Amino acid sequence: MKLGQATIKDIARELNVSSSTVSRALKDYPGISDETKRKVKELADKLNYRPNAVALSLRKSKSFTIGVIIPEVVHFFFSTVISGIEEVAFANNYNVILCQTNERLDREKSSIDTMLSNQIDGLLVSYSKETTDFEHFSKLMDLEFPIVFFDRLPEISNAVNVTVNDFEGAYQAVTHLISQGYKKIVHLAGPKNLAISKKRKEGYIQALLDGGITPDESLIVECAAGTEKESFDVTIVLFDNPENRPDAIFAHHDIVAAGAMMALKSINLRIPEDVGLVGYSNWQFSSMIDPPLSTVSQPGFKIGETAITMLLEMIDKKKDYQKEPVHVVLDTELLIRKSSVRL
Amino acid sequence: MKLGQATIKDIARELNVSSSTVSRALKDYPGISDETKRKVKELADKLNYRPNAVALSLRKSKSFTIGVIIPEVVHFFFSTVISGIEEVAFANNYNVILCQTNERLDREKSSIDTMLSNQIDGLLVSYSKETTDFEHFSKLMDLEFPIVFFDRLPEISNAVNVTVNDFEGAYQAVTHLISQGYKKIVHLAGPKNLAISKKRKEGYIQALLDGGITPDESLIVECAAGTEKESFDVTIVLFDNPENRPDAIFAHHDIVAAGAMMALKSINLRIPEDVGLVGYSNWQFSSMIDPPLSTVSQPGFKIGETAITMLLEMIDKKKDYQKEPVHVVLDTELLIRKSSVRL
DNA sequence: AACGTCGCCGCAAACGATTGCACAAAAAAT
DNA sequence: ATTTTTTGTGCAATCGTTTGCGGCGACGTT
Repeated sequence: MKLGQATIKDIARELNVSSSTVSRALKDYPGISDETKRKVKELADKLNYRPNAVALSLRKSKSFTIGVIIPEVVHFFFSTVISGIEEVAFANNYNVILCQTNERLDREKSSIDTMLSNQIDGLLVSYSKETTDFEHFSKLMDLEFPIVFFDRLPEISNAVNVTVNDFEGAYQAVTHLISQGYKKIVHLAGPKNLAISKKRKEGYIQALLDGGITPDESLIVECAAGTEKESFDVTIVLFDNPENRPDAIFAHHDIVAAGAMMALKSINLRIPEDVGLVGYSNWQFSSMIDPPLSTVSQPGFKIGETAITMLLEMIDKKKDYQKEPVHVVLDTELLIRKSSVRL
Repeated sequence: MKLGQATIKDIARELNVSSSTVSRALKDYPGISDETKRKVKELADKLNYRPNAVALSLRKSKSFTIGVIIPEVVHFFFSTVISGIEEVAFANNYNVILCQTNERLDREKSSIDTMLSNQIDGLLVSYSKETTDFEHFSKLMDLEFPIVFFDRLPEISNAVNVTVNDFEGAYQAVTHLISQGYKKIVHLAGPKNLAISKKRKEGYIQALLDGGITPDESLIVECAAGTEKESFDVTIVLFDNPENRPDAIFAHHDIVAAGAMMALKSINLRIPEDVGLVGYSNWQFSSMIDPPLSTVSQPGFKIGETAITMLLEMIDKKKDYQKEPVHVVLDTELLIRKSSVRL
């Protein structure tokens, strides 16, 4: 071995005992004399012995490793989730192996394959935008392989999910806009196939209804790409004509909101006086732009913590969530900043 | 096995051949009849056989896994680095196992321990702020264990490093400000003890000298915390008095720049007309604020790519960088946006 | 007919650790 | 003094895969 890492055999040879004895001595098995235990432990210490986790995995078919599949690490939201996952994993002596799909289904599949061949004990998944067929997940779940989905819900009946209350988050945001006197509220929506987009749209609609405003389909525009440029263009189209102009925007995403903000400024509309604006996800920049952007904050860290905690319970068979599937819904928080306050 | 994953033995049993034959057939070894190969491959396909990577690791003492140690995932810069690492790793069939230290030395050490016992093939490290003694790294390097450091340089003579040219980045930024006619340029500096802060400050000073401006110590203020609030306050103090007011700011960090921007606005100074502003790191928000912030972009993705590429070369013994240590310095890029352009 | 060659394949050890079982020696019970 | 129990340890198989070595039958050559 390159590292010259000491093995049980090394200790055994040196001490003229068998590997079995060393193994047992190290783990304080009964039936090993105190004398032997002492000697073994001393030498192990001296040689800086560390059990070979790979050999252990093979023997026990348990790797103390969990796989995490996310679309993109660079998303602030996902990085906070990872952070939460990492914390709990570390505290429980689990390793985290990471794969980003870049929103591509083929990478999702092949990542899962290599993770499985690495004998991961469980999987934490936020699937890619391309994923519409969930068989590669449900097949595993049928074999009782532990999976917890977060943020994006799969269409699998007995899936274990951790999400955020997107409906409520959107509802609160739009209700807030209404309470500020905005009446004609645009929704820049997310990709149709993502459940979160649907939920946010539903929350938007319900808030309108409860606020006595009739939803208008022409005010709901899908910004599927989620780039600034896209929403910039969309916003220009919506607001360019002074006749019957909308007076607020609820964006499904802060980046989208940022694009909209730039568009509004470019056509000399004031925020929040002329147009109110609320985003989603509380990206790092949202408090720093001018005006600071009101937004719905998702508890990324907590999502990560919750998801892995449940996964570990499944792995340890403490809970069998897949028998009575659980969907944990965490609360969002509406952060009211300047962009939506005009009263 | 929970997953009922087919093994070579299963295939062997089914086909009444030995495991060796199956193994060889799958890898197209010479000396196996085409007929057998065909049958083996067919069955392997049918059973959806995937080699057990753990067994392979044990056998070959090579795990195709590399460990990444970073202070915090949530930093935008680090997440881009990870993204770069992930890409190259994936392309080379390597796995990435991730540990964040949260800037703590004990976690750094224990993470390395568990990674080593997982037989990682190499290590990519950006060490914690608490790390001042590098023996836990140099010990490994003495055993020829492949390590590449990025962003933060250790005090180890034969270390392999990948960093960014902080001096040059600062130099370009300040030279740009001078070329725009700004003459009294403040530097909001980083913590004195970080090498990167020093480099940036040196670049700032050299640019002034080369631009025919005498550096003025009173214009260099340390913003050690790096928060918006801190730089807001500092900026107010510096710019509040109209007499002999500075006319530009070079901030060591975009967040610091953002705080300064808000301060300037709050005292009705126009950017870039009255005050020019350049930040550092190209945070995601910098292009979205108003005015868009000029900044020095650090190629995080490329740092990640470069570091892991070198690491893989070391692992594959193609290069022995540790014999003739290499320090790759990547160029920054000055992104000129509105906040610093008045000509 | 005897021998060499070649194609095709199996045996068994190895990687490092665990563990059921057996076994020897020492201690205790009869 | 013999049997039983206890104490401490070792053997060997196992996890899944690879690989050096050797074997065996079929063929070709003299």
